[in-house]
Amino acid sequence: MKNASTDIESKRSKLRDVAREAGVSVATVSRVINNSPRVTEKTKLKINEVISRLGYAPNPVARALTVGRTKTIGAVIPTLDHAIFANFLSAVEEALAASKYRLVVATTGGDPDVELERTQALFDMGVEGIVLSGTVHRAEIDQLSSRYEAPVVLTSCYDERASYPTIGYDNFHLAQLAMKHLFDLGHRGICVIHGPLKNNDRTRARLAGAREFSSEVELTAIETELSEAGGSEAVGKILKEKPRPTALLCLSDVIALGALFELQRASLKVPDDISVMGFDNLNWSVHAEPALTSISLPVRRMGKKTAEALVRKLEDDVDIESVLIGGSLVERASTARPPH
Amino acid sequence: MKNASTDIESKRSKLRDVAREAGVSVATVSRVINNSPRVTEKTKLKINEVISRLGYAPNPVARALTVGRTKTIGAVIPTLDHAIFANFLSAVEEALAASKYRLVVATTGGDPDVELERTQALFDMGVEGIVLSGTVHRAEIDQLSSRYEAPVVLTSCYDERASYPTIGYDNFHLAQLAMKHLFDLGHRGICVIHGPLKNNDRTRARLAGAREFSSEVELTAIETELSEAGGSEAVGKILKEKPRPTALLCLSDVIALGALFELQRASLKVPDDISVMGFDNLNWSVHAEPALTSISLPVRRMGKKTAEALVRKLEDDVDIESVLIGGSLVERASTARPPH
DNA sequence: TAGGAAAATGTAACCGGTTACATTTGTCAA
DNA sequence: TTGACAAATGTAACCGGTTACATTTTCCTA
Repeated sequence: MKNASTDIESKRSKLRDVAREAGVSVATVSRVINNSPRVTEKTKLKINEVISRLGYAPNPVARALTVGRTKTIGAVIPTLDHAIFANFLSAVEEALAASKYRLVVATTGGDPDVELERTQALFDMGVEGIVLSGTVHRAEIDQLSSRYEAPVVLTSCYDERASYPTIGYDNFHLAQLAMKHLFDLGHRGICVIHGPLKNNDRTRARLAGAREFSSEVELTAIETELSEAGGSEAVGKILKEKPRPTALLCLSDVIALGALFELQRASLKVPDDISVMGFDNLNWSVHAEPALTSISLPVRRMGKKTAEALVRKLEDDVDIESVLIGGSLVERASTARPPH
Repeated sequence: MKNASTDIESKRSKLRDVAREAGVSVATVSRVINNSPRVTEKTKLKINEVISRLGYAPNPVARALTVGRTKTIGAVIPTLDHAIFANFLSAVEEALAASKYRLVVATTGGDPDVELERTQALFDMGVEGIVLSGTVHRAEIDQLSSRYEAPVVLTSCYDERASYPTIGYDNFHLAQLAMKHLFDLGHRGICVIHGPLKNNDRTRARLAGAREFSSEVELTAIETELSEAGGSEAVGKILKEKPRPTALLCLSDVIALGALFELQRASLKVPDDISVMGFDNLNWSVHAEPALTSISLPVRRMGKKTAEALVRKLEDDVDIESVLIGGSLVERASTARPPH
């Protein structure tokens, strides 16, 4: 246990202390710390000795104040509990770290008010840029970002008309891509299982894409919790329906996983009895039984692009352009022609 | 696109500007900002008007410098790509947010050198406390934490002898709990499938627990990637073995998921032909088919406790105590008596 | 209406670094 | 030995807030 603070007698030593102790000026010590060249090897040695003797560490906040940079980016996301966000953040963090930037995360649970509050808090702590999810946000966010003159990137979606650059997918189109796959296989009775629509423009866009695909399709939609439990539950309901759909389009892989398990439980064969399709292409989907047909969302690429765009803006003032992250259909074993 | 910086003409206005513009002193403005009581309603109004007219926002770094607090905690974890860590961080973040603290994350990919470097970077940016995973770390971490006088908490493990307080599970014991369950069901040929042991004391502890359970058990172990792919692959190998184990103890649920799928693919019935057990009790395990017997790790509780301990230390200087987060066996449908 | 306490506001030092510019020291050629 | 110039080091202002303490105003009482 090393938690007893050394209290009273030793307060953390500062640059001045080191300078005094080493018998040099603060400027020289500062130079050594930032290893600028114009210092004699001898004094450098002496100062370093004093530094380690005193256990001196520069105060990062003071430094940040003078140089005027915090090198910190804030990400405000709905949750870390879903792989898709966690993977995204993971990529953002890695790319930022490569440029010596840091990532502060804040989760909102999908509540726009919380989002605003957390964004405010991030600015309060000095982030130089912000990453948000989706296009719809409280109007006050605009004031914050312009007040702090900080760049904002909207992710997980692509929308030229948004008030900030967007780096993400065309959810509408990708849902249509999914529908087309099922349609081409011959499915005409399709049930879309999706997570909550409230405060989620991405899910909305996907659902709209599915809905507007073709009038030849008998399309039903069922909203459920965004989880395996939700998928499982939804399938439970669907199996009681009279004209049972021949295909399930799950707008998230986690929902598809729950669906898969529930169908197996009901002794229905996928894809022989019913086709199941996911959305996200999470890591496990290829290993599922049957391997899950899904829409691949290159979430790590999205994270990388997002981080890089922000860093370029901050370092070289390169304006951030919206980037369409192209998803793609990954056809695997869980979809096939409908029975009969 | 709101990315054109207003450049040259308008540099961000500061406290002094507001004071001048409002015809008051900086102290008064500062008081208004921090809504301390001793200010007339009238001047408060006037100042607030100027503030919003000038679009003034206080510089958080300057503030942090004077008050000497950043209210920021750093978490250094192997990866965000696994639910278990993401869920943990999620809980940490939420608990910190409740106390107005912020969370900076850094991932290491499990490399202790990267861990050291990232920890250094976090201290450089001014975190007041650090969360690490596991007990084994580069020795230099000690110097860092004492130099910055910052509390450190080790998580995902419980070990009184560790050099910092630990908040986590007794991995050794929990593995034995899992073994006991299988043993009591009658299993004597058990294969442990686990992720990489390198730089991972938690997995090591679990494996040791399993190994030292009983000499009556014919125990084999197979190391694989920590993923569904790894579980799938491992099962592929196991199925070729001569005396096939009657139970698989997967030291992570993700591995168990891969195993489950692979067994299904091989048309083996779980648990009739072979029992499968997981470790972590991730959200989906209850919905799996068959529902997965697993060791429940209350990862969110661990996150909450960790955050709270750090905040208490920082706010009230309450020493951080190690906390044993008790896991438990969750018996579900994937384990049963061995065949015959 | 003077006197005095309380409330409001102002002044200036300080937080802990960085850095422009000034000064000192060192080196080498004449 | 001296002068000139480069290298090393020092001085002090500054970053943008907070806050102890000083000063001014306000308001009430006698």
